[in-house]
Amino acid sequence: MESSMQQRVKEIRKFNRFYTNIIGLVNRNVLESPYSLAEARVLLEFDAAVTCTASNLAEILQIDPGYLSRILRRFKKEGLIETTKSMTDGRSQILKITEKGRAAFRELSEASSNQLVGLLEHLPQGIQQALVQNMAAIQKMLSDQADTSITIRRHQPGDVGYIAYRHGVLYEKEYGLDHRFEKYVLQSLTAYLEDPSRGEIWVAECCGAIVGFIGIVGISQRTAQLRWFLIEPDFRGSGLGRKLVSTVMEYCQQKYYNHVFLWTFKGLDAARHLYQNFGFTLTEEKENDTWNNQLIEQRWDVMLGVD
Amino acid sequence: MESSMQQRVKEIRKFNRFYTNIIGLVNRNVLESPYSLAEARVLLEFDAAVTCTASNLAEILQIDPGYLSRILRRFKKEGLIETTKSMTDGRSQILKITEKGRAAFRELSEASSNQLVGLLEHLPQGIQQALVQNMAAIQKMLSDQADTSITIRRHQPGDVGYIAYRHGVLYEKEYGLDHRFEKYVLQSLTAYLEDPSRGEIWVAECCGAIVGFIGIVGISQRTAQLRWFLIEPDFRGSGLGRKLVSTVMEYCQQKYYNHVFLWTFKGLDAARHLYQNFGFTLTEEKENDTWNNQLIEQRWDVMLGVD
DNA sequence: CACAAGTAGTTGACTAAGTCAATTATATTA
DNA sequence: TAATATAATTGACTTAGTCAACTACTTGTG
Repeated sequence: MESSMQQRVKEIRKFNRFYTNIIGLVNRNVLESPYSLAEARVLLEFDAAVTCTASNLAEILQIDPGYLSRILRRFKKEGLIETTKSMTDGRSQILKITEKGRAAFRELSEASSNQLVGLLEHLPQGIQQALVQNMAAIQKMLSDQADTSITIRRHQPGDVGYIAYRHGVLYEKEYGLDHRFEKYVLQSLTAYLEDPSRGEIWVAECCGAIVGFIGIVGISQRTAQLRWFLIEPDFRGSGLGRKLVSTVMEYCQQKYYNHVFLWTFKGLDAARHLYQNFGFTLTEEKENDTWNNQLIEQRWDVMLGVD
Repeated sequence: MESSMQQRVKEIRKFNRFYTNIIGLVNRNVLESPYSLAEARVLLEFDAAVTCTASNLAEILQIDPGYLSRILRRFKKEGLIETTKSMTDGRSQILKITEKGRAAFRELSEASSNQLVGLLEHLPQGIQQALVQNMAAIQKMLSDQADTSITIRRHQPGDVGYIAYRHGVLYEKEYGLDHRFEKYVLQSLTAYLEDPSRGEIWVAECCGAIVGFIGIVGISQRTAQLRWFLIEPDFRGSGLGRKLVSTVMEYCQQKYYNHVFLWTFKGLDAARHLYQNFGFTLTEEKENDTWNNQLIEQRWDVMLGVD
């Protein structure tokens, strides 16, 4: 457990070293400009904030106020910015970029954009897009207010295929099941889509990615089968399983199903505990002769309602 | 077209500003150590390369040789490194980190690791994993030797689900088709898996991601249907379509199919040109009354072989 | 093999970048 | 209204980084 954290830290540090170079490359043009890196950062910051005070800048850019003061003095002398006394606070002064300043900004900005274009242009469009998406994802994850909560929603177009996809990949990886198992999952999902009103599928998402799902299908008036229950490996053991099964059980009560069953494999201890917690009991075991002879299938049943 | 590049550049610059702060945060501990940032970089570099020369370091770290020389002199004076004349080149000297140097390295390294652990620990495992994966992906894409070639392979477990997934998502987005279309795709894929020997599916990958696919299914001894042809939007117009259709056509010739047909929608001009290029002709048009009344389905046929 | 050209590393002399404490002028608050 | 805090500036400094010149070697070419 701890070593996976160590591993990740190592990867991130590798990325940091790498990305420091990329940033250095993009900042290269600043060296050729008449501005220092700190000056360039100040100038570029005026883009976002049209007007601001010196202390604002010092805080945003994490720059020494004295140092900043000198930078601003130079900018003012060169006519890049204008200052006016603040009306609300006699100590501070409002900084405003001039047209000349804006031109200097634009020049710097274009130079660094060109550097980036050079970096991107030899890549296919799709890769460029993926690159930007990866960056946005990282930014989202590392933001202070990163929303790492897991949300559960009903299924939408594409989800059913996604469920088949993850079943195919993970059951192949974890149990060595091949396309025959994939076919079985696909068949069950197809059958579900023939009459979606007979059940429901829920999808758990975290940070925009699907991290788990579960489904229920009515078999008879009072009996329903729990299906397609899967949690991505990295999200196991976080209570998501309980949340998904709860969702299904609530649905069953609403729909007056008093009998729920499911098929699973022997040996999945975490899942067994979960099922037992919800009152399921083992009712049948059989060797699986289609997908993999080593696996033993188990059926679990629970009666609901009248307490 | 050009504006999408501009948009991406803007996003990347946003990420750069953001990540500059992250790197600054992680480097914070260096400020509290007795080493400057440049010194710390040098010290940390000794991890990767056990022995190296000054010019190696200067090149890797992009540091002025004179500056580096002084840093190394200080390290030597403090007993962090040892130098020995190179036997193969009398001008250069081999630098080697001492036990004391290793300890200093470890201290710095741990401090910066701890910073990263602090950044990660409040995130769920799965998000941490995703973060690292995103970073690795970015690194791969921006590396000089980035392999942006597109490879085509036969399908493997999970692909069939993935095909259904992307059909569901993209046809919903692009044509507003709902779960009824999804069901139709799923049915066709299920039917294929019932007897995979009747056809084949190919998947195009770029940088580890699936960017397109195509399939063929034998309908009778001499007739085959081309199916599940889809290219991710960002990879359209790059010649991938031609490559995929070629793959299918070659397969058909090998299998002695002399008649291939496909169903598509009216209005996809790029696809129409592609089909025409491979000799397909429009043979049937019909309104689609199941998924979306606006769409007109088209059947295209081609006879192969005997030129 | 000699000699020009090149490379590894060092040094002196410098400039630029950044820090820190003290100071002035204004605000806030008890 | 006096004590405390904050915005901005300034002086006096340290550290970081650059550049050209130099020594001591190596390599390639006629």
